[in-house]
Amino acid sequence: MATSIIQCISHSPTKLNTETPKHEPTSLAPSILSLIPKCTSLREIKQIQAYTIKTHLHNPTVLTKLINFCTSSPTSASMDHAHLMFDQIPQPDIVLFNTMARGYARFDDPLRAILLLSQVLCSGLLPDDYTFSSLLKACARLKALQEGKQLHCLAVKLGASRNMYVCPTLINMYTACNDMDAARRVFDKINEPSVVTYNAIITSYARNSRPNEALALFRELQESGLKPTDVTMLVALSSCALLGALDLGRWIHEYVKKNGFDQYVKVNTALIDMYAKCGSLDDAVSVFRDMPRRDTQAWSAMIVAYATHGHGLQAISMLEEMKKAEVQPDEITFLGILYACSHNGLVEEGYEFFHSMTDEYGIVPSIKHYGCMVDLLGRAGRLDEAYRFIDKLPIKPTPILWRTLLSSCSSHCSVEMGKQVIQRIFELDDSHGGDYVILSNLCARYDRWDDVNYLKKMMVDKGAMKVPGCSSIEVNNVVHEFFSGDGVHSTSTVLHHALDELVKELKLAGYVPDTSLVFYADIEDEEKEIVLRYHSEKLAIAYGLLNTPPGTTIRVVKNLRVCVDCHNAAKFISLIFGRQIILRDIQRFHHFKDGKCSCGDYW
DNA sequence: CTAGGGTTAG
Repeated sequence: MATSIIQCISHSPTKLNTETPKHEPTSLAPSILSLIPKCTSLREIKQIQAYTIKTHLHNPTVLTKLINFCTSSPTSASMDHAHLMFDQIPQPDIVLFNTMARGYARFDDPLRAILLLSQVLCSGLLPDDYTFSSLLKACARLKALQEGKQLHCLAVKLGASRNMYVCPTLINMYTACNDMDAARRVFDKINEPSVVTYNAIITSYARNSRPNEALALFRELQESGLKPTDVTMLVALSSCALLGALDLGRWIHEYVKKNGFDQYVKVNTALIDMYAKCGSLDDAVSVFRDMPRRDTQAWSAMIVAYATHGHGLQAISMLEEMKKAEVQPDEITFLGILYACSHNGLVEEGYEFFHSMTDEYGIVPSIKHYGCMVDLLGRAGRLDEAYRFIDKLPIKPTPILWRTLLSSCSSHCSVEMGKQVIQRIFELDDSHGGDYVILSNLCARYDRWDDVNYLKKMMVDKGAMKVPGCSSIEVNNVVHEFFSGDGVHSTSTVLHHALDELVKELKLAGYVPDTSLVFYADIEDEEKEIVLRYHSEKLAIAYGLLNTPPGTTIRVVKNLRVCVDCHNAAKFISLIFGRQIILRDIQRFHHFKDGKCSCGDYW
């Protein structure tokens, strides 16, 4: 195709230039216009443009078509060129403005897209639905809430705010700017939302980690009689993944198959992720195996799935398979690989992959890749090396990066390094309650009560908040949530009693509660044990034991890292009750079976 | 010239 266009131009009789009278310049335009959509590169566009200049066919119609090409899948070069051409047009109409705005919004410079609005208004033109959807998209990319609101007001004035194309972009803009309530208000004002509008609001809830509300709207969408689309499936599945709702996820999988959505690569990728995050690696693998075609994202999802379930070597062999299948790994693929290395103690391999990522694939490491490297070194106990690694980074470290190292100091019992690291964290952010708790628990282990009390006081002074531990379990399609020390759940008395009995049995089998972890220094050991006993993950597991048939796998999701004592207790429970327990915490999966955990206690 | 989108360290 590329050559045919170039040939077409170069074989055109250039004499035409002189022979064709200047007063009839548009006669050749139609054939030129039909050539433009066939172009495959900016170079061809420039050739056509050069040709039209030579032949005096260089008019606004041709320019508009050329600009349209440049902005449809824009790069910075093509946008520069589009801009140049745009400036040559004396009185651009609204369509042309919209075309430019689309290009800026999609790629080059969302700020310029927004600036176009004043140009539109100065030209005496009225923005239409196209204008609003492009500009709102730009605001979403820039997280420019103020500008977004102004556009919203203007759209209301011009009666465009309920337009079927404007409405989803409005919701999307507010979501991107973290104004969930405004997004909801837009949705509520619509009399008959389209599927796309539903998809936008469902996505909004899923992105804000409110999967229950997302799924409620998914049900509302189905009841409204609208037909869900592939995008609906994607967001519904990602909500299930957030919740760890395996039964609902399976139901959606059936729906996907029945309605032919399983032909979409992205839907299958969402299924892989859902199954992996709901603790069923086997189902994730089987979806992956059945896929007729797999793109980078599908491979990455599978690699991340293996890695988070503790199968680091499988994850790495997937990368080899991926290369054989000639699918390019991207930054997320390598994130999964580095994650796999760090969770499996593969330090040298981790370094190798990190280097091949930059050298062979030209991927610029992001803060997340550096995070994996810090974790890789820290988990392996190479704390000094990790510290120096952070200090030498070409980018400014985030508190999270130091926090990663702090966790390693805790698991490798280095109080000194821990104190040094927390100083670095406090320079950036001293409002994160978890940091105080980690270091304080570490100090308590070594009976350094002065440090413990100092940290406690400082935490109160700074008003730093601890995130309460929360674990959930799905039983008969209902997700039950438990908070640490929970006394308000409807079955709490029965449950607490059962938990007391459970702990007695565990103790007989050799379980010893590890009270050194309890943050409060000034309470008695007996009291500490009770605090420990009602940790959310123990409550959820006990609930599962009580309310599911013997032998069933217990699947629990926790919002923080699992605590050492609960991890230990879960091992005993899996042994004594012959139950598999699959516990998802904030960073990985723990499969407990026959008294052992899949993480190999490497965390 | 139009909308909504899966995989992402701790």
